[in-house]
This record gives sequence, structure tokens and C-alpha cells, in this order.
Amino acid sequence: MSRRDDITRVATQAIQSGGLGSVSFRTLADAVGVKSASVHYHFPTKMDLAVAVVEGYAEDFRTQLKAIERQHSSVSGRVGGFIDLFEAVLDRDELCLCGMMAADAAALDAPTRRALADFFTDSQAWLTRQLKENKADCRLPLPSATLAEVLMSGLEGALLLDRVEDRRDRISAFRTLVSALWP
Amino acid sequence: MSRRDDITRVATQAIQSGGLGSVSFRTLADAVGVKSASVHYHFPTKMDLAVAVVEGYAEDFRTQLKAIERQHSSVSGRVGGFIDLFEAVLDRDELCLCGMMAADAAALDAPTRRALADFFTDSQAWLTRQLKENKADCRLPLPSATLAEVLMSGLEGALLLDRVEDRRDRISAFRTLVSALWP
DNA sequence: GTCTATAGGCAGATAGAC
DNA sequence: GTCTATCTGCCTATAGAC
Repeated sequence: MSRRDDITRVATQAIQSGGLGSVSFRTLADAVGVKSASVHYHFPTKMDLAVAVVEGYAEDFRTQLKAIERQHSSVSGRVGGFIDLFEAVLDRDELCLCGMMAADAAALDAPTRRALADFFTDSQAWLTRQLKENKADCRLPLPSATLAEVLMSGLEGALLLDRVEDRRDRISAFRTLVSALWP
Repeated sequence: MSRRDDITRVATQAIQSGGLGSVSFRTLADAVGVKSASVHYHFPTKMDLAVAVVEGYAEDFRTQLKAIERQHSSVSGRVGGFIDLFEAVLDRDELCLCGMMAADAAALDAPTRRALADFFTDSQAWLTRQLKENKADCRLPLPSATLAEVLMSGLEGALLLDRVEDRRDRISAFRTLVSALWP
């Protein structure tokens, strides 16, 4: 694994824990065992780092979604797998990287915001495709895209709120909602 | 209005826009027309300021919830008014103060985290009370408390995601969801 | 690619005069 | 209550040697 990958890996986890503002070139350099000037060699500015981290996270996420499609064939199984991804993040006392960076949006440049927006749009699109597979059995007469928006933003918010209290109530509520929608 | 109130008012708006890390004693002092040492006189440490801001926001929010109860008598009207509060925040390109600070949770002390958790708990409890009023007409067989958790975390997440793209899609999706639940 | 060294700036916080 | 002045420390970023 390249040094550049080491840096993005450490940065991703640090941002998920404390936000972009909690990560500095120095702390990052210490964690991977180099000096801060070396981190600047790989990522000249902090926004270069930010956009690389978001794109790497989005790629990993897409890989996990493909794995879910292989492991589950039912709509409820696939949506359950989607929720599992978020709950795994909460188990490490972190947030979704993109949810965390969305809170820091005011400090981001245009390319990074675009990469963030793409993550949310693509993830919602995946959800929409799954929900359309079994639209007839849904207990509420709602467009699949609307339900996908509710789930995507809902799960991001559930992570945010549950983490403050070290609970799991809200993410569980979304599991209950899905069970009620596809009984 | 006291100077202390001036400071908390300006700090609240600044935190809703850029997070706690974007607010300094200097920028705050400039905005209210004093020097940073004077801000330290009213709030010795940053956490003293943070907890005061959260408690003030929670109090304002409770006042707005009471106004909603006076203006609307139906469940759908009251939940719609609740969603209106969130959309008004988005119109100013801000987040809910407590949603924003929840993202900064790693940097907060115990009293501030407790005040944050109380805001979410109390707001959910208000929603739960409203939903129970018309539980029989709900199209899904779900506990009112579960629906309140879905709405509370969902609206916080919808603000977070919609703001990045300067859209309103996800908050609208929650209005659609409520319409489908109480047709 | 990595290092030392440093520039230039902003942060939270405090002492003491008025 | 507000001020000036200052301490200490961290930040992003760069120059130039190896």
C-alpha cells in the first residue's frame, strides 16, 4: 500500500471521528510516521486531501453496495444491508465521512462539495433501484425516489443523533420503519 | 438586550453556518463591537459559551413549538409546522444549531453534550405527543415514538444533505412521507 | 520522497490598568 | 465591564538540502 493511501486511510478515519477541522498535516504526519512537509508533497493543500478522501470513501462504499447485492436478493435484505453499513460506522463511534464533511460544507471548495453531492446522489440512486424491484409490495403509495431520500438523509441524521448519546435508538427506528413498509 | 445576549445571538447564527470551530472569541468580539477579552469576561471558556448557546436555542425552540400548538389543531398541521421550522433554517443556508454541534461532539465537554442530548430528546417527545393524538389514522402500524425518532433524525439529516447542494428535495420528501402516513 | 527550518497567521486564555 | 498587551501553542504552507 502506497504512502499516499496510508495518508488517506488515516485521514478518513480521523475526519469521521472529529471532522475536517480536527485533522492537521502534523497529526496526520505523526500517525503515518513522516513529517508534515511530506504530507504536503502528496497533498499540496488541505482541499486536495479533502477531495481525495471523499472520492476514496465513495469508491469503497460502491464496492460494499455491490457486495450487498451479491449477498441479498430481497429488497428488505438489501436495504437491511445498507443500514448495516451505517450501524458499523456507529459501532466505531464515528459518522459517515460524507455526513461529517457535509457539516463542514462552509469550509470546502467547489470540487469537494461536488464530490460530496455525488456521493449522496449515487447512494440514493442505488437505494431507488432496489426499492423499485418490489414497489408493488410497499405498504405506502410513495415514489421509490422519495423513500430513498427519506432513508438516505434519515440514516445520516440517525448516526449524528445516536452518536451524541452513545445509543442506537434512531438507527433501530429506521429498521422498524423498513419492516413496516415491506412486511 | 444585554451584551451577553448579543454574544449568544451572534454565536448561535455563526455556529449554525460554520460549526463551533469556525467561531473564535475574536470574530465574535468584532461582530458585537467589543474586544475578545470582554467576551472572555462573559464566557470564560469556549465550553461555557457552547452550553449557553445550546440551552438558549433549546428554549427558543420550545417557544416555537408552543406557537405551533396554538396555530394548528390537527396532527398533520402540527407536524407540518415542525417541518417548517427546519425549512426556515435551510432558507438561511444554515443547519439546526444542535445538528451542527452534534457533528462537533468529539470536541464538546460533558455538560454541553448533555444539553444537546436533551434538545433531541425533548423535541422527539413533543413529536411523540402530537402523533399519539391521531394514532388510529396512521397508515402504518408503528409506535408513535418510533415515528418521532424517524422524523427527528430524518429532518436533521435532510438539512445536512440538502444544504450541500442548495436544494430542498429531502426535506420535501419528509413532507410527502407525512402526507402519505396521514392522508 | 522525505527532511529541517521557518514564515506568517490565528487560536484560547490571562494579567492588570481603568 | 471593557480595555491593552501578551503568552503559548497550533495551523497551513513553502524553501531548499539531501
